[in-house]
Formats: sequence, structure tokens, C-alpha cells
Amino acid sequence: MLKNFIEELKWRGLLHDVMPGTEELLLKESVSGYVGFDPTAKSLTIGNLVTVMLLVHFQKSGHKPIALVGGATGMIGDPSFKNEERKFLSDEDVRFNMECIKKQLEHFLDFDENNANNAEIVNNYDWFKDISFLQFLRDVGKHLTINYMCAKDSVKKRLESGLSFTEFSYQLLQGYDFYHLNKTKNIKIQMGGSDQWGNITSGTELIRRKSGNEAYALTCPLLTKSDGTKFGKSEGQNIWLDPDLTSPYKFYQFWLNSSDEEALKNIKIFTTFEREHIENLEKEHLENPHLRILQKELAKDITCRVHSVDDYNQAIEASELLFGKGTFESLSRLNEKTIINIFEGVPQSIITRDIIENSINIVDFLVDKTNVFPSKGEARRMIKSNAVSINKNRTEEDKIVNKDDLINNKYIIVQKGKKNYHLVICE
RNA sequence: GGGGGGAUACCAGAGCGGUCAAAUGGGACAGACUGUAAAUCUGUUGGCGAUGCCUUCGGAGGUUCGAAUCCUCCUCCCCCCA
Repeated sequence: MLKNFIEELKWRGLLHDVMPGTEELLLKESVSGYVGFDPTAKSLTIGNLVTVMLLVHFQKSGHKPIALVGGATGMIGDPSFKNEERKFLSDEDVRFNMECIKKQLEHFLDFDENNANNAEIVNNYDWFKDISFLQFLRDVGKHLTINYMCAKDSVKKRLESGLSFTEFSYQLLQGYDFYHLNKTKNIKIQMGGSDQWGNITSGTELIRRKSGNEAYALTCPLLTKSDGTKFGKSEGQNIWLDPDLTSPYKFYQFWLNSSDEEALKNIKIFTTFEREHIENLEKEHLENPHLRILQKELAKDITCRVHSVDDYNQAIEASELLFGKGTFESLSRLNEKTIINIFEGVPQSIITRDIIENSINIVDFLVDKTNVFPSKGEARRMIKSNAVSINKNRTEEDKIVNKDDLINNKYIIVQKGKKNYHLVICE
């Protein structure tokens, strides 16, 4: 009943590094393993989703996944591969973020206590809050040398530019987490992104020295886009799991917009589809690339899981209208409720009715009244390069906007380029 | 402590008294082509009431008809010698 977890990660492209003996252990018995999440924001991003998927597959392979939310470590800040010292988060922020993240994790893992390998969430603040500084230095600090700690790639960069004692200590805290979980919950393996390798091995080392137990580690690659830039951002914006921060429509669009190469890579990483199923999808895709099957399946699966089937359907409906054969006529036929649904999550501005009644030049409309563009120069440039549409019709610089442009006597749909919409509501 | 080099638009980096709103490359955005893909090609990348005006070249002053460019002071970075 145990599946080969390592094998699974391998073909999915989710394995970067693994400690010797890990595979044997995982095949021999059902093991508890954990991944840590820092509560630096009130929501996880799709970047964090990669390590969430490690836990998901871990559980599916018959092991017991633990998500650690770093209530304590979040107050310190991980220096790994960062360029500079980070700001502290306030106590309340950490606690608030932690609660939010906890709820998000519950979407992915099975917490049903009737199952032997049900998921659990732990918070390292619970065991750190009662440890005194002196006690920590005696119990933990004594076991790892500065030389060992400095040798980590993750801190090397910062040794040149400066690193506070606080952040330097981070790996001890994370190492102690692992030790504590190993001792109290018999957790034998820690997983994470490849940037965490240094911190994780501090943990296995600490365990070995303090208790003589064997502990294991495994990391997944950090995702980058095929052009090498950071994954998970759209126009410089993070893609969040929280629908208030990234609307389901935008979320869906993000995945749908993947290039072929990325879609193939990501469908393995972010879905739980079986290997054979993915290979079939890939084959279909190659036969009919214009149908974008990989992108659609990928976007569908993730959107449904992170948000809901309803959100997905709505995103589809919106996408079809906005990118399909939408015309001024078809848009005019929509009722108000549909419009509101479709444009949920699309930037909007509200203007007063007299502006339209009195007619207004397109540039003033787009800059002064609605902030579609930050400056008139840019608005004119965009219009000149054929990038601006009003209600699906290309517009000219001398266009006057008046009440004939209102859809449903209330809405104007502005398009900047092919993909960016802006809804103007006239009240 | 002594000596030297530097800070320019999102980033890298030229310019070293007027012709500089500032070369070039990257990034970003847009257009064409397409499949809401990739590649490619093209355009844009300080603001405005726009053949002109205003604000920008680390900060503050000064010289000059005129300064990113010269001088003084300050802040921060890098290198070399002790």
C-alpha cells in the first residue's frame, strides 16, 4: 500500500536533492514528514504551492504529512540566499498570517482523523515560547559549530554584506524544530525547496548529535520560468491563493497563459494526475496544439482545488466572453448580473453619470476619470499603437465617449492590449 | 592613517561645458504573425494645454550667458598601500 514516493517525485520533476537512505526508509514503512511555511504574508503564493504538493504526494504515497507553520521562526526571518536583512513582522501579524495559512493548507491535505496517515498542522511557537535563551544556548547552540553554520551556501552570500546574529541563528531554530518533531512525533524527514537544504541539514545534524537518531531530507527544485525569471509572478505581481489578493479569474488566466513548455512542466508539478493521463494529454496537445489542452487542464485542476468549481466555471465563462468571439452586440445582450460576475476580479472604476452625459474625450476619460493609464502621454501612445479598445472596438485618439457607448446604460468595457480589461461603471 | 575610483532613467552602462530628456544592451509594455503558446520582426519606455514649456543624472551650495559634465562641502559604495 506504500507507493514509491521518490519515484513519483522524480518523474514529476519535483526532486532536487535527497539524502542517502531516504528512499529505502520510505519503502520500508509509513513515515511522518514535514514541510515548513513562514507566515510572512496572510496568504500562500503559487510558489509555496510547490512544497504543498510535496506533502500532497507524500500523503498519497501512504505517509503522514505535517505542515509546520512558523509562528516562532517567522518572527526571526530566514536569511537563506536573501540579499539583505529583513524587517520584523509584528506579533499580531504573524499570528494572523498563521491562521490564514492554516486555512489554506486545509484545502489540499486530508485531515480526517479516521485515516492513519491524516495530515496535521503544528506551530513551532508552541515549543519555542517556553524555552529561555540560556537554555537554548546550552541545549542547542553547543551542538553545532560556527564553522559548520558559516559553511552553508545559504549564509555565505550574507557573510560579505552583513548578517545579524538574529538571522544567523535561524538555522538553529529550524534545526531545533526538526529535532523536536523527531523526538516528540517521530518525524523522520523534512522536505522543502532547494534553498532550504542548508537549514534542513542543520536539523539532521542536530538530531544525529543530540539523540543519535537517523533523520532524512529531501528538496524540490525552485521553480523558474523557462526564461529564467522568477516563477509565479504576473506583471510583477505575485499570484496568491487568497481570492481577495488574486481573483479566481486572474488566477485561472495565469495558468491558462502558460507557454507549452511550462504547461507541460507544471501539470506534472501542480496536479495529481496519473502519469499515463498526463502523457495522453501531452499527446493530444501535440496533435492539436491550438486547442491548448495542457493549459486548460492545468488551469482547471488548480483553480478548482484552490478556489472552487463555481469559481472555475465563472472564470471560464468570463474568459470565453472576453477572449472569444465577444463583440459589442454580444456584450450588449448580457444582463447586469452576468456582467458583474464576469468582471469580478477585473480592475474597475466608478464615474458619475454626468461625465458621460456631457461627452468626454477618450484621453481625458482614460486618464483623469478612470486611471486606466497613469499619464496622457502613455494613453495617446497606446491608442496610436492600436492597443486600446472600447467595448471591443479599436479606438482612435479623437474618439468622444458619450452615452451611446454605455452597455446596459451603465458599463463601458475598456481593453488595454489583448489581455487587460478594465470595467468602467457609470453611476 | 595614506592614496585612488565611483554614485546617471526599472537594471546594467556610455556621456565629462552648449547640438542631452541623456547613446547602447537587458527588462517591461504594445503592435504584426499565431494557438490568450514559442520564436521572429516593429514600435514605445520623464510629465504637460506639446515645432514649445516644466521636472530629472547621490544630497546641498557655487562658478558660468549656459552644468549630468567645472569648483566646495556632505552622504554612501568600491579598490590599493599601511
